[in-house]
Amino acid sequence: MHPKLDNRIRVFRAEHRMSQSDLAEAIGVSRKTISTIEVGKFVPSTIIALKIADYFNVPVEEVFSLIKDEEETA
Amino acid sequence: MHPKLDNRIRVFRAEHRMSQSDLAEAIGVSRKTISTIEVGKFVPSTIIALKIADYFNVPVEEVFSLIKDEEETA
DNA sequence: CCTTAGAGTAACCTATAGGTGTCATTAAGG
DNA sequence: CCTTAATGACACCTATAGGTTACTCTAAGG
Repeated sequence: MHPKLDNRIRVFRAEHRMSQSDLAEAIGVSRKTISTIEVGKFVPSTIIALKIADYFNVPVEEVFSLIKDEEETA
Repeated sequence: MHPKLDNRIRVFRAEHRMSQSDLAEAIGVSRKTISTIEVGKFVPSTIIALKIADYFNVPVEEVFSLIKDEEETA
């Protein structure tokens, strides 16, 4: 029903040379939250999306993007 | 703990002259979801935030923004 | 070899997102 | 006046976000 959600968190982490724990601490969530979001296990709340994007100083759209159905099955 | 979330959905709806039902239908959620998000009753998922922003052709940050603690208590 | 850091995952739990339906209120129109 | 559209709000329900703790595995270093 809902499209899937792609994320580039690990890329931004790599650029900033920080671990999942570092980012988790920086934005005030658990490491598990960062890990499971990265792996795509669940869709984060808008607050977390804004915090992550804000932390990396990029728009939300650069971190998270909707995967259209065609792309999903591609 | 988490900052609050501000939204300008009703402003964008006004500009596009559409009702909550119209928007709900357009992005594939219930009217109640739009209504409760607008009123600030809960924080939507990143997927819904992206869909709404995408629908109005603006970045997520123009529709949703974090309310910092100082602003909250102001 | 051992230790440590980084990451994935699993079980478990609680809070809440988001669906349903229904009702009350308001504004606009016949 | 009655009807209809738009919105807010309620009860109720299910799925899942996101927390904790702990285990596993890998890579890097001593």
